[in-house]
Amino acid sequence: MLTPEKIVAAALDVIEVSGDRGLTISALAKRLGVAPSALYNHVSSKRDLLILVQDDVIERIDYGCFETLPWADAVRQWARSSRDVFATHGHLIPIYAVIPVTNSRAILRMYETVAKGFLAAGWHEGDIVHAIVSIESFVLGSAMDANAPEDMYDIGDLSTEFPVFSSVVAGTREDASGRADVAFEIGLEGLIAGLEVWRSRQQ
Amino acid sequence: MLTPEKIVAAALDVIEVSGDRGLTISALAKRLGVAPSALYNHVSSKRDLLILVQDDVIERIDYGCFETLPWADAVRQWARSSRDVFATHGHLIPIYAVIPVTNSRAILRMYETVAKGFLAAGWHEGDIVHAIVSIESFVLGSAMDANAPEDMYDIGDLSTEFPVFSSVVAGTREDASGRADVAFEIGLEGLIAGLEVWRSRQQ
DNA sequence: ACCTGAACACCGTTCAAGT
DNA sequence: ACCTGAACACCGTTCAAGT
Repeated sequence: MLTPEKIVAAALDVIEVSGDRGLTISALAKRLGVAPSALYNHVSSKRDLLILVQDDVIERIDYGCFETLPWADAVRQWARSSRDVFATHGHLIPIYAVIPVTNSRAILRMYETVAKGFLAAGWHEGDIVHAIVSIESFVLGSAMDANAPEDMYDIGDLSTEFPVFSSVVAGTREDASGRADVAFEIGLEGLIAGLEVWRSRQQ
Repeated sequence: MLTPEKIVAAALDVIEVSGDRGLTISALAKRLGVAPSALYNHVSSKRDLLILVQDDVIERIDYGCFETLPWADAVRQWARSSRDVFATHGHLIPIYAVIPVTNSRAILRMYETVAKGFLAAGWHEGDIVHAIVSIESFVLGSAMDANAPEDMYDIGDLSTEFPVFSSVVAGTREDASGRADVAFEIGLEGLIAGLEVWRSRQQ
């Protein structure tokens, strides 16, 4: 007998073996030893399936830090964790970005804790959603960037045609963690600092 | 006779009429009055087609501001323009985020100008790519958010279960431009200010 | 060189038929 | 209530055949 739990577990297996794009209804059915049409007794559409998967995946994000750490540290840890989770589940990004929160208790649990953290740090109620959304926008964009090839900005033959950018790319500071990680950390520190400045101006 | 220009123009027509998801090979072929297979004489894959479309769309982004405005103003204008363009062409986001820049002269032209602007503002060569990527990550994430429903954060029946977030949503400051725009502007100002602070610490 | 038309291997989804 | 098997309307893509 199929259950939501088994379906989600199998879906995650399929993703782990075949990647994001390998998660199809028939691949999932095969993994479960069942006909594709059988799935529609438990799930009304593929979008519905992805929401189930998402609910499971969201729970791997570390947001408990908002109950233990100061605001900036909590934001940093939450953002890093979110970005990691979405980088390994890029297919969920387009859904997560536009799904009404009512559809997912997992998301609401997260936001409940995050919102408390913002309030405890002295944020005005009216600004919190906007601040959260801006952080998440950066996180989701960065998660996509994390899947870009390491040499994404290598210019090849066209370096004489674009000398300035070419030289900037050649001189790009790197460290062991890789280009995307450096960009993420720089942007994250900037955003956190900037939000803190912005907040203090709001008083 | 089909030409790349005609194909791109027709693709943009199809998108305008049928939306992002309406751009299929057969829809495009029908619009051009040609068999679907004919397109493969001019384009090697759908991905290839989307790169052609992207090249056209990138040129609508305003990056000339880097030649006329101070750094912070130029970044602000460039980011706003980019976000608008990608919000109306969301299907290009997953490609743009991971495509090696060598594949697109339009992108390289943009980066050439942007890089010059950063250098003129005194940025170190080694930091520029990272700063650009962080801005673009925020822009792409925000472009996805711009397509979210306006009531994305309305909680409905579950407000007693998540009282804090519920109250935060209810108290969210809004103005005529809408939720996503406010979040974008707040994050953008934060990111710009934060990058400026971060840069001055690098000296 | 470029286009047609048929074919292929896939999608997600529906639905009558069985148990 | 749940599953099967056949069918449907779509994808992107290939390729022999025509001009």
